[in-house]
Amino acid sequence: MTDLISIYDLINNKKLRKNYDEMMRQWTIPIIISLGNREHSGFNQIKNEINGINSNTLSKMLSIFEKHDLVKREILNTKPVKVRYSFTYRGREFYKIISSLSDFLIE
Amino acid sequence: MTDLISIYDLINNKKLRKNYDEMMRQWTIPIIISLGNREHSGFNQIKNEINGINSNTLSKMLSIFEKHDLVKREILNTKPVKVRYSFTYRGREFYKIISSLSDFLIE
DNA sequence: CAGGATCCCTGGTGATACTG
DNA sequence: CAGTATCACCAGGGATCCTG
Repeated sequence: MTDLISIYDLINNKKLRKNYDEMMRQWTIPIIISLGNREHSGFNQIKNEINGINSNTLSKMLSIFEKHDLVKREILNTKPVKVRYSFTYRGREFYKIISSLSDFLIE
Repeated sequence: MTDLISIYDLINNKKLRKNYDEMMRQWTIPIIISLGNREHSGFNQIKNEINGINSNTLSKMLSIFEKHDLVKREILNTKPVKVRYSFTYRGREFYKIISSLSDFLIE
């Protein structure tokens, strides 16, 4: 009984729904895999690795990932300014899930 | 080098993209969790368990899951006709991934 | 009960241009 | 290099009605 209730709550959980809608977008997999490809990534490094994504979308997605504590953003005082993105601990956990999802989807 | 190439190919893999777009929709998680809740599910059983989904969308998603060999559809010769949905082996594998994704997203 | 057929709408994404 | 600002489009999903 309590089990049924908790399943029902899981199915209709609003936070789950909201996080899913924000994080699981069209470009999520490419971006996360690209980030997992090296320790630190520059904005254009990611952009150039993903066919067809545009700056606007990549920028928005990186902000979302940062907001959800998946990605860390560091600004280096160089000329021109360099920005590098890397995973947080939580981001690495997410990367693992995305990896297994990718493996599954690619068959 | 060959490793870099395969990562690049993974990031831009068209089949992965296509399968993701078809399967990872707004209602995917609720439906998959609902299906994982019991051995066989009826259409309205799923529908009633998920707040806010409508027949149209549920029907389309179940067809997609069936097409991707995640869900098995059985028609029982009763009156009125009963239809029951259950996971294939592949569907169970998908369910595991969706479960860990849900656990992650719900924090 | 288990959907199919229509019509409609909104938000995610694309294209383009611009900045320090 | 690393973005932001607009504008516009289209497909996923919602509402409603209908059938065997």
